[in-house]
Amino acid sequence: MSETTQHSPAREAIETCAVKGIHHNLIRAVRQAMPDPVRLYALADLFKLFGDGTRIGILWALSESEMCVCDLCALLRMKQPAVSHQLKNLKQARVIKARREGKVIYYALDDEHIRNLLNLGMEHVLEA
Amino acid sequence: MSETTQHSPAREAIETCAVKGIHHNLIRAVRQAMPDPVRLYALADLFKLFGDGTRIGILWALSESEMCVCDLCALLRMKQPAVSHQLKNLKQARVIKARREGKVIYYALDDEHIRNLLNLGMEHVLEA
DNA sequence: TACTCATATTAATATATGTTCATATATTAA
DNA sequence: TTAATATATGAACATATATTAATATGAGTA
Repeated sequence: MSETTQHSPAREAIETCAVKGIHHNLIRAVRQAMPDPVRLYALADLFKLFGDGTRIGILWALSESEMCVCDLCALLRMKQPAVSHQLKNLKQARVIKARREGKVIYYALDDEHIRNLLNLGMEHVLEA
Repeated sequence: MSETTQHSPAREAIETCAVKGIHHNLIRAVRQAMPDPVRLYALADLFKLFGDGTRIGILWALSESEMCVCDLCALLRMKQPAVSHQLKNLKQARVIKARREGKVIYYALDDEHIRNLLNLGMEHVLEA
């Protein structure tokens, strides 16, 4: 759904920055290769969810095993509403999924991507 | 590698949460499998850097090619101090690295982990 | 030396985010 | 239906984070 980019790229003045870009061809090429802003922001939002101590704890725990809310509370020594809030955030973004069994709701990672992201990130942390 | 489970699990009181954990053995096992808090927080901090529209733009741009600050400004249509500020954050965390050539400083992703994280995250975003 | 340009830093304000408390909903059992 | 339990939600507060403008630094060059 992107707008047409008919106007000559070479023409486009770059005035938005005090310092003007040096490598105009490079800038043009990279701009074309970039995902559209909507997707980039969606990606940032995904990572934002991983970027919090509470949620990363929840996610890592769930990467070991599915768990119910009160187990997570006990494991992470957190108040139940705090856990539920973050579970809601994670679920909205399809990072985790829920399964009800009577009164108890079990949460689990939504798919293997999530586990891979966690592991890949930890690799970087550990080798630093 | 689990500790002896001699003492009755039912005995251990979990009082940190209003709601008491149900699956005590699970909680104990997962707690042992969790990375220590310092590493978990380091991991959250890493992801936090990815979780911002400005920085993800910078990172994705750098995943296409190394670039100097003023190119990034032009590409992302941002003010130079804003770009420099985020570059500093990213560099401190060893997510990107800098290389000077005369007056110009070129930035690039620090290693392949970073590119992999970006791609893996985008996969998840795209399939949603 | 002094001058210029690319980049860095500081301090201020604005905005976003997480946590808590109180309360609401949903399910099961009696 | 009522009581009990597991989980969810809403609003208020505190804190963290991003953004901006003004200014500083520091490498190259005349």
